[in-house]
Amino acid sequence: MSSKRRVGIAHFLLRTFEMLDTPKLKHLIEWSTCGEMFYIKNAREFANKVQSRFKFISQVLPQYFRHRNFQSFLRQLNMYNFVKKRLKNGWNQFQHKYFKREAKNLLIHVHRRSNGQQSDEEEQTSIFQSLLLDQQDSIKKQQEQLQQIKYLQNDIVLTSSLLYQQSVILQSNFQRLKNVLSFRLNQKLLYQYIEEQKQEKFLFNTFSLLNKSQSDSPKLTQTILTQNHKETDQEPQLFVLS
Amino acid sequence: MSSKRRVGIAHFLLRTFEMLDTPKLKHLIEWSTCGEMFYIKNAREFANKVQSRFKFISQVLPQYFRHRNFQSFLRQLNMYNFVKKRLKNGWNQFQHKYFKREAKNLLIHVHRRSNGQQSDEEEQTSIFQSLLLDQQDSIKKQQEQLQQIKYLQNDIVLTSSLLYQQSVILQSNFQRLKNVLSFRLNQKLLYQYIEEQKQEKFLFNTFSLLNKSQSDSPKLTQTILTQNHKETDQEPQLFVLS
DNA sequence: GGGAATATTCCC
DNA sequence: GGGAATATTCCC
Repeated sequence: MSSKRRVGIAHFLLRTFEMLDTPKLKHLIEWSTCGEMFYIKNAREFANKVQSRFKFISQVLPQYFRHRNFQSFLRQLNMYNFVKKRLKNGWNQFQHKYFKREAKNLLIHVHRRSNGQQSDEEEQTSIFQSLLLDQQDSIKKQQEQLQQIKYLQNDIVLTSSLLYQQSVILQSNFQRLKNVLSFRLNQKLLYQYIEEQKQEKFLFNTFSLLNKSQSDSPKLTQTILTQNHKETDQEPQLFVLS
Repeated sequence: MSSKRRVGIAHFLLRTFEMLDTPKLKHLIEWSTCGEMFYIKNAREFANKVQSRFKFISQVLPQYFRHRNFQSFLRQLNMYNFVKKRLKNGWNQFQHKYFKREAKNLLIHVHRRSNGQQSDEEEQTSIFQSLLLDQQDSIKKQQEQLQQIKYLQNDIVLTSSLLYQQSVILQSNFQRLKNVLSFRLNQKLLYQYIEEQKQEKFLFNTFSLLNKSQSDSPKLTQTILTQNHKETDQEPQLFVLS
C-alpha cells in the first residue's frame, strides 16, 4: 500500500520547524502559546521584501529556502495540508494535526499530497509511538531542569548559611565591644551606639518577617538557624542596652 | 471478542497501588527505584501478625482489605498474573507488565484470570492511549513541581540578599566605631579590638572563597553583591588598623 | 541516465 | 487554494 513513502522527514517541514525554534524570529514567525499552531505575523518582512534604501533589512526566508517568495512558502504549506486562517490582527495562522511544537516526532506523519487527496488513514500505532517518544523527550528535558535547580539550591543554602554565620559573629563582636564601652566611654559615644542598635534591630525584624511569610517552605530557614546555632554556640538574639 | 471486559479497575489493584503510594509503609511495601516492580519486605509485619504484648504494632493489610492474611494477598496477586520472585534478602518481589508506578492508567489492562490462562492479546491502541495519559500526568506533575521550586528559589534569593545587607551594614558600623575608638581608647582596648578584626576577616575570606567555588552558578552571588552594593553605597571591604 | 519525490514558480 | 509546469534532489 503505502510502502513507497519516504523514510525521512520532508526538508520543508524541518526547515519550517527550525524557523519556529529560532527566538530571533519570534516577531515574524512564532508558535502559539500551546504549541498547537503557529503564526506568521508580517508576511512582507518574513518574505524579505522590506527594503531599507540599499539593502534588505532581514534575511528570513532565503536563509531557510531557495527563494524569498511568501507565495511559494504558502504553496508548500498547502501541499502539506496545513490549514490556514487569517486573523483579525493581520497574522496568518497555520495548523496541522501532526505539526506541533512538543511533538517533533510526529513530523514523520505529515505527508505531501501528490494527486487528488491523500489517504487519511495512518498507521495508528506508528503515530502513537511518535507521541510517546515526544512525551519522553519532554520528561527528560524537565528532569534536566529539575537537576539544575537542585544544584543551584544547594549553593544557595550554603551561601545563606555562611551569611548567617557572619552576621551572628558580627553581632557577638558588637556585644563584647558594648560591654567594654559601657564602662569606658562617655555619654556622647553611648548615644551614637544606641542609634546603631536601632538600625540593627530594624534589619533583624525585617528578616524575621520574611521568615514568617515563608510558611510554605520553612525548611531552609530552619536549616540555617539550627546549623549555625550549633557552631557559634551563642544565642542569635539582639542585646538591649538598659 | 474482548467486548466482555470489565469497565473499571479491579479494587484489589487500586488498593495495592494505594498502599505503594503511602510513604509510611515504605518499610513494608515499596516500589523499586524505577517503579517497574515492587517489594514486600516483611511479610509477617505487612500482614499484621506482629504482636507487642497486648496490641498489634501495625495495621497494614486490614486497612486495605478485609483480612490480615498474607496468603490471601498472595492469592490475589497470583490471580492477576503478577510474577513473584523471592530475593536473597528475604523480600518478595512482584512484577506485572501493566502494573507500574508511573502508569496508573495501565491498570485497566491488568485482568483477573478466570479459567486456565488469560488471553495475551490486548487492544494495542487502547494500551498506547493509557501510556500516553500516564506520561501526560507525569509531565503535568513535574511542571507543577518546577513552578513551586522556582517560587521558593526566589524567596531564598531574597533572604540571602537581606542577610548580606545586614552583614554589610554591621561591618560599616564597626568601621565607624573603630574610628572613634582609635582616638579615645587606651592601648589595652585596642589590642582586644584587633583580635576581633582578625576573626571577622577570617570569616570574610571564607565567604569569598565560597563565591569563587560557585563558578557553575555565580548568578545568585552576583545578584546579591551588586544589589547590595548599590543600596549601601559603601565598599564591603574590611578595614585595616594601621 | 532516468524515474520519482519534493521544491519552486506561474497562473486561474 | 490548488492545478500544472518547471527546477531540484534523491536514488537505483
